[in-house]
Amino acid sequence: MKPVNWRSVDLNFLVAFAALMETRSVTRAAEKLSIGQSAMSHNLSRLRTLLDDPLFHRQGNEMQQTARAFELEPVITPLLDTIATDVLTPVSFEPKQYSGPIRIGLTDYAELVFAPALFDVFREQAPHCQLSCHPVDRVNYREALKNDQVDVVLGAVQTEDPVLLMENLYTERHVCLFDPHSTGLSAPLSLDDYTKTPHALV
DNA sequence: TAAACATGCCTTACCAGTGT
DNA sequence: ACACTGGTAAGGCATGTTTA
Repeated sequence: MKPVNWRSVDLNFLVAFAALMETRSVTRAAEKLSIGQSAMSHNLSRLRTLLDDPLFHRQGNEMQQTARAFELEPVITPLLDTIATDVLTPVSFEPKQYSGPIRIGLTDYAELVFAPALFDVFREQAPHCQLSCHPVDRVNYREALKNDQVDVVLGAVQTEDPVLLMENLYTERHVCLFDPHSTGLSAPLSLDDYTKTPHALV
């Protein structure tokens, strides 16, 4: 097949061709596309060069299609329809139709809190998706996202990375449990006492 | 002769390349 | 990053050509 010089190909030529086929008039086709008669005539001239065929012959006040134009019409018309409907119309995401993978990175705590509910929600709203959960922690979650190992991360993590988008899901209240005898502390616990005392974050 | 198409020339917009 | 420049293409104006 001969290589195509796409620089010389313009989608508007096909639109002009369709308008000419419909109106069989340069002037009316120009009106239909809201351009001047000369502009449409130029378009027809470029089409003729591109397709190496006169495409239309003037016969009185009407432009008669050539055999080549009749050949091209059933190709070009559905092509324009396809472009209008399948290419230029924005597609909306339908979770129920989606059958691809969804990879969620979860910290230990997030897995404990969210995993069962996530499973139920995905099974109901995106029953065909391939849901997988991946263990991450506060250290490696950035790498997991940037290396495309997960699509989203759930957990008590913070990021200043402008590439990563973050949304706060909820605020949780933490409590401090301590043994007054072994620590020698008493309630209420001051911040100073808390920070001075060895402790574990669970 | 009027209507419609074709064409030369011009303006404008866009893009790529180049220099600062 | 920005400005400048040259090439290219689209579209309009004016006018020539064609046809009934």
